[in-house]
Amino acid sequence: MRPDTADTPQFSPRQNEVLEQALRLLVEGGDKALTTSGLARAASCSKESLYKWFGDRDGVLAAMIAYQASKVRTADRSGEKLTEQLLKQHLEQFGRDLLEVLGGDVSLALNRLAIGQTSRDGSKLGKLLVEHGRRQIDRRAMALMDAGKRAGLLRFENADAAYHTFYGLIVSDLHVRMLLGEPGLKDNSRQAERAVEAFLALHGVEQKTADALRVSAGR
Amino acid sequence: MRPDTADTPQFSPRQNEVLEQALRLLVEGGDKALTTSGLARAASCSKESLYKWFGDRDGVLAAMIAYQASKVRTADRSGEKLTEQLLKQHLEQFGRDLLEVLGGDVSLALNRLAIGQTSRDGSKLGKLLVEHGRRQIDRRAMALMDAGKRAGLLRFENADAAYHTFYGLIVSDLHVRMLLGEPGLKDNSRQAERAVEAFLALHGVEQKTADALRVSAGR
DNA sequence: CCTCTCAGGTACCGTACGGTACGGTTCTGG
DNA sequence: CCAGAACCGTACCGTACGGTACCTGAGAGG
Repeated sequence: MRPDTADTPQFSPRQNEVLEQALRLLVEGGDKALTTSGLARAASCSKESLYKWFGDRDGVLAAMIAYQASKVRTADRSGEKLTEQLLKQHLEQFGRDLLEVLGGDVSLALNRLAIGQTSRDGSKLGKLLVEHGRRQIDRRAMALMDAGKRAGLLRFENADAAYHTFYGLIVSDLHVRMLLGEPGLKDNSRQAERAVEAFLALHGVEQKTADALRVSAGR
Repeated sequence: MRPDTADTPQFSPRQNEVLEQALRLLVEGGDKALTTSGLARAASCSKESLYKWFGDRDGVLAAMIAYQASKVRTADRSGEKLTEQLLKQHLEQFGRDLLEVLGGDVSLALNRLAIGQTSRDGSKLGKLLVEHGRRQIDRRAMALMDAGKRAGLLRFENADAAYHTFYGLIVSDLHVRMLLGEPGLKDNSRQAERAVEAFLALHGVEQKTADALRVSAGR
């Protein structure tokens, strides 16, 4: 991983405006609705400008991903002294945020777009999406893992593996199901709580007998 | 859930042949490569026949899903008397099979197709895919859960929730990443073993201190 | 031998998209 | 005031797709 300096090319305000419209079109009508003509009309710009700014249609798609990622800034409030309660709260907050992000209109639309194009573009968009979209959230999670371990509240050999375990407990197959059109959960908080409970039973330092979580079942 | 009687409309041998070619085209070139003309050429049939058999292009896609699902038959060898070792083996086998299925060419291609179309068809294909594709595997998993509980080897309140926990431990975000073009794991077995270990720590009856699994980390 | 049905091959049509070219308009800098 | 750039709107082009129509050949049944 490179030290990632300011790697956001950033676009002009006018271009951001256009990309915003592009996202709207994508969310509303999916891949097919995002035509160059349609975008030009919706954004009140000329097709020529689109091609000048973004090169071609794929360039627009890539720019949309970069733009959307640039909007997400996770405020990590590290530096606090972690207590068990605090760690639990942060983990639950992370779970709620993750579920909310993954279930968001724009995220789903962009993921659908990238997945739909994976077969024919050598997963260029997919790579972009994973890198740009995931980096923030991954960083936050890893910071939490490390902080928990340093505070003696979490135990694991491999922070990455622990994080993926946590991720699986939170999301399970929900992401794919939402991508396939199913509605999200009614209660993200509940799901986050259960995931944290299980995660702490696996990697927490306090020996919960893992019985507590068995009574909290119900999907 | 309805008792699902023989609900496979089933197609003629000739039609299966055509659907096989359709799957091949889809796997090789994705959505865009699966044109009616291309399929007719590849399968040596006329477009008119395609439209007579499947109605329209969407009909072909739906038929492909039904056809692919009809090929998968999981042999559930229930009836054995479960021991702890046997349960563990079955769980691990399930995990391996699940990872293999999800990472398979055809599965990925069909999921990409359905996800790509979700925005513009009201998730008709997505529903089809979840129902047809998932039913077998879900049934097998739930049978395992129930058997484990009846044998006194597993503890949970809600079998469905326990299954989803297990699923999340096995798959995590791997499915979505593969859909986005990342290569699969090098070692599915290892992943399955770790998932089972964690699952048993959460829902197994024997009180593992949950320390054992911490040494098995490494992704 | 005749006929009817089914399916393959081909040509065709309308449409809609990606991409380009051009004329007109506004903004900027000197 | 003027020159140049940037940009909008529109018209245009080639292409490729979904879907339809027509013709041909091969069997099936009488």
